[in-house]
Parts: sequence; C-alpha cells; structure tokens
Amino acid sequence: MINITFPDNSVKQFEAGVTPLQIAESISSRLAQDVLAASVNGQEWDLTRPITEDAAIKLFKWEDTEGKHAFWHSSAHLLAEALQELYPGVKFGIGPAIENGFYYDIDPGEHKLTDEDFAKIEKKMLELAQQKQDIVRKDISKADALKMFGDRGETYKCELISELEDGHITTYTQGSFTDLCRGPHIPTTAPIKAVKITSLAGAYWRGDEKRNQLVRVYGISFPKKKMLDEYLAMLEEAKKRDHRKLGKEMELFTFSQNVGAGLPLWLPKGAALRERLEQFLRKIQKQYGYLQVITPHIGNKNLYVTSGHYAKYGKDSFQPIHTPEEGEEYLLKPMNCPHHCEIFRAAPRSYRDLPMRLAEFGTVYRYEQSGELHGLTRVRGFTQDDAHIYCAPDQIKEEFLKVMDIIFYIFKALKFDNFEAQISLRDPNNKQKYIGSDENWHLAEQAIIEACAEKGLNARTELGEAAFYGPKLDFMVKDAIGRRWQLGTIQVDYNLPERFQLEYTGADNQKHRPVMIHRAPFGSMERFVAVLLEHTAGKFPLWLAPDQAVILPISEKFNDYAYEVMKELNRNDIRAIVDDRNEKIGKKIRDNELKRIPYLLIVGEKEAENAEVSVRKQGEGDKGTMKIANFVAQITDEVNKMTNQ
RNA sequence: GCCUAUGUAGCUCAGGGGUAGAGCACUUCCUUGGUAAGGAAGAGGUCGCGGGUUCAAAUCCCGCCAUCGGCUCCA
Repeated sequence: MINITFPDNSVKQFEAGVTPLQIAESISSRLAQDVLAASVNGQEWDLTRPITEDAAIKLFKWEDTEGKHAFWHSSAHLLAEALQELYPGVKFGIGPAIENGFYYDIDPGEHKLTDEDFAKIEKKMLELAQQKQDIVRKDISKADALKMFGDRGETYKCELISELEDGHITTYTQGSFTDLCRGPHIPTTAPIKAVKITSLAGAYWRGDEKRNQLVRVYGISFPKKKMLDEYLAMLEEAKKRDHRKLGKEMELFTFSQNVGAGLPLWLPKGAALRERLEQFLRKIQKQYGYLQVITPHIGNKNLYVTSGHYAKYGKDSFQPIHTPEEGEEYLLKPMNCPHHCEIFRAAPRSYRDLPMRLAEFGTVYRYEQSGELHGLTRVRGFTQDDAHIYCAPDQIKEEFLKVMDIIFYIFKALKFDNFEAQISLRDPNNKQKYIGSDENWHLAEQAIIEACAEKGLNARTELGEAAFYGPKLDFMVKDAIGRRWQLGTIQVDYNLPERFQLEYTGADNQKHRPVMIHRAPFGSMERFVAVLLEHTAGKFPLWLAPDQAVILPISEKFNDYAYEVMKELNRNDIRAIVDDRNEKIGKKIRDNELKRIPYLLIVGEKEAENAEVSVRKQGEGDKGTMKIANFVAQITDEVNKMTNQ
C-alpha cells in the first residue's frame, strides 16, 4: 500500500501501482469523467500512469490550465495523426499546446496546404477522435527512437532525439500515430468533441531564421461543441475592439503609403486625446520632481558611436543623413538617452543635484522590420513618455519606488487592473555578457526585487532577460485577442554613464559616477493609446473622450438653443458638439450612441423654455431633465474625481 | 527580413477578359418629429502602383508597395 496525499493535505491509502484515474474514480465517477491530467509530487503525470510510491497528487480538470494544456497537447497529436492520414509524406516538427489551443509545425513536402484544407482536417480529426483511441505512453531507448523515427524519414524528430538523454525518452501512440513526446496526455481521444483549425503560418525550425521554414498549423479544440461556438463568438467580439478598426472609426489616427509604413498620422481628435494623456502625466511628474526638457529629432552620428548604439543597431536603423558639407552625418534619434546625457554633462553636477530627473515626450525613429509593423503597437516613428533619472547607486531603490507609484497611479486612473509585471535579471551563469561591476548589479537587482516586494507587486522573475546594460522591470498588458504588449518599463543602466563619462562631485569632494534609470510609464504614446482603445472598446473615460457630450435638438427649430447650450458647455471646458442634421430624434440617438459619446443631451421646446437639457448617458439611457448649470457641475465633478484619485 | 492571405466608392463588402455594383455615410428636397434606423432624388471609383500577354485587362502573368495572421527581431 502507498499513501496518497491530496491538495487539502488529507491522506488516503491505495495499492502501489494505482493510477490517478483510479484515484479519481475512488472519489466520484463524475470526477473520473472530468479529470484530464494530474501531477505527482509536482511532476506532470498521465492519468493512466501508475504511481508506485507515496506521493502528493493533484488532479486537473478543464478549468485548470494544466487540464486544458493536456487536452490541447493531445489535440495537437490528433492533428498530426489526421495530417499523416490525409497527406502521406508530411514530416513533423513540434506540436505543443499554447495559451489558446495548440499548433503543429510540419514540413508538408509535396502537398501545398491552404486554408481550403481546414474543413477536411477538422473532419478527419473528429472522425479519429470518435474512434476513442487510447493514448499510450512508452519508454524507449535512444537507439530505438532514432531507428524508429529515422525509418519514417522524420529528420526533425531525429534531430530532437539526438539531443535527448538516453533513458529519459518517451513516445505516445494513438491509433496509427506515434510521436516523440514528454507528455502528459489525456487517456483517450474520446473527449475531443469540437475542433477548429484556425490559421496557417510560416515558422522557422527551432525559431532560427537561418534554418528551414515549416508550416505552422494552428488549431483549438473543446470537450463540447457549445464551447467552441462561444470561443468563436468571443473572437468576433474581440475583433470589434481592434484599435486599428476603432482608430479609423473614431478618426483618431491613420496611415498613408505616401508618408511611409509604420509612420502614424494623428488626426485632430487623436492628437487632442494624446495631448490630454500627456498633460495628465506631466502633472503627476511635476509633483515627483521631474524637469521637462526638449531635444532635437536628430543627433550627430558620433553621439551614437559614443553610446554604443551605432555599433549594435546602426546597420538596421534608418541610415545617416548627410549634410551638404562633406563628412557630416546625423541620425534620426532612435532613443532620447544620449541627448539627456549631454544635458547632464552640460554643467558640473553635485550630489546635491541628485536625483536629477529629466523628462521629455521624445519622438524617436526605429527601422522596425517590415513584417513587424502592427497598427499603433509597433511603428517606426513614435513618442516615448521618456525620462532619465541620474542618481547615486544607493538611491536606486527609492527612485524605483517612486516610478512605480507613478505607474500604479496611471494604471489605476485608467482601470488597467490585469497587467503583468516582469523583473528581468542577468543570467548568473553568463556574467561576461553584461557591463558593470558585480557589486553594482547585485545592488540594482536587489533594489528592484525589494521595491517590488514593498509594493506588494506580484512580478514574474526572468533570469537572463536583463538588457546588457542593466536589470529592468516591465509592465505588460494584453490586447483584445490576447497578444501581450509591453507598456511601462523601468531600467537601470550602468553603461551610458560610463560611456558618456558622467560625473558628479560627492560630499567627499571626490568625483563619482551616477547610475541612470530609464523609465516610461506609458511606454509610448502610440502603444498606450492602442491598448487603451482595446481595453475600453473605444468607450473612453469621460475625461479622455474626444467629445464628452453631443446636443441633439428635437427639430431644426431648436438648433439655435442647442448651439447656445454648446457654447455654455464649451465655456466650462466641456467638449460638446451639436448634431443639427435634419433627422428624427431616434436616429440621432442611435447614431451618437454608436459614436460612443458619453452624454447625449436632448433639447426641444420644454428644455429651451427652462434653460434645461434632457440627459441620456451612453449605454444607460434616459437620466431625466436638469438645468444646464447642474449638468455642468455634475460633469466637472465627474472629471475631477477621475483625474485626482 | 521570411512564410501564407488580401488590396474594388469615405466605410463594410459583392462581382469578374468586352459601358463598375450593393448597403451605410455624404449632398439636395419633402417631412419638423420627444429617447436606438421617416421618405425621395443625386453625387461619388484610372478596381493599390508599374510592366507584360491580348483586338480588348479591374479581371490572366510578372515585379513593386501596403495591409492581415504568424515566424524572426524589438535600443
């Protein structure tokens, strides 16, 4: 007998060799039906794999990430089996589960796969699933594995096997398909009831752009048909929130082939929105002791040779601008830091000047690869809400805490509550990759970790993800369809102060080298607006909305009164417009609701007589009639509450 | 940069070797209305750009540009 410990710390006895599935059955038949995967002593474990010694067990259902993961991983195998049957001769790369579904990388050989094959593949997968094949795990020696996959011409699999350690190699088989795989998998293909192949894409073998490009087949599957329908409906909804679509609809920004790819043109409403965001940030930064500076859009090439950026990125940047005078070269600035370093150097600095916080909404230009451009989230010209803090090494932590305060303030004001945070540290086994002394790195890394702990920030820590010049803390949010974008960032930098020979005089009357912190709470105005659009589905908070109120006269007879109301609101800093079209009130309400204007003010005979407006709140309907002055007071109050919390 | 796909009116899209289509938006007229679509008429396009094939190209072929979904990259 062995002791099995459950997550609630209760212990039960079972025969040695019991499987997680049998354990689930002993609890309830319902659980046995729902359970998809398990972990034994923290190790992922198939439901049908025997447990031979005392162990702590966890059972995972669809609701658990681990359960979905096993389900989708098995679905990937099912996809491979279907592809093998439909298109003999395909070679297989890897086929993992991902956040939403799964994929399989294949070399399709002769067959050219197109999206017209999707229906056929889905049908075949369901057909195979309905055969309720068992998915069977087997240990295999390295030699046998190489022979087996070699005989089948699976060159990619053989490459993988050759790098594995003998004695730790397993295969999983269902029906006529056997795959090299670590597992775990669901016990049979039976629960896979709904399948959708979602897209095809090219993907380099092993993520290396110098190697073969395979075809990546993406799909998703569910235990119930209804869940697939719901998922597809959700995707449709998400597409409606796409910032590229909303930006066009709401006349915020556009692109022009004549100007160039990745170079956004901000339209009047978008520019005004951006300005409001900048004002919002300027105000809080002023409270935190930032000094606003302005620097040019270009800089002498030597500036970037000094900073080291030219050596690293010069070839992949917009190329230097040549002057009429021979031998002079200027670069469009790809970042603001070197300019700010020159400002620091412009005068002798004392420890009393530190921390010096130089801020600029600085527009930079980076030649992103053409295939990388994406709406406002990845562009070639953008404006960073940048600042560089020059401080003494022992001030890093306090400065970090202050920057975090600003970031949290912004996220709170805009209701970004599901962001993720990542601490990027250096790879401890590869220290020579990084610049700066051990002592300084340790100090900075500890400062970040402690600052996060003090703020109660639940941040993921990644070793080896630090920049070569220092550790950093990044804030990420997801877009409408789940893609992650980095917004705010705080980075420690030992490199630039060194390269620019920055110095300050300490209390000891000796020269010291400051540490530099780069930080951008929004990341860039472009990306921030994009993410804000997707988060709010275009329904901006009142203080940011391009038009805060629209006045709808019941008939043309009341247009004059409508314009009077508009002027009164404008006088009180409320952005209001009049819809004076010759349309019925129902039509005007519909159109302006769809334009996402927060307040609709209906005015007719009754209102005109009493200096009133009938208030309708977007999405909420009729709120009754009130005096113009009351409406002004209410809106002003609402805006103030949002920006002063 | 690489692998797919796409590019037709301001927007969403249909069509397709022989005079360019719809809905919405827009303009004008009728209507002057009370909380999510009143009616009529009109205007609007070198069918992304450049070459080729053809009597004839928006349609077929080639190249380029842009965009979508990925991969790679992201100071």
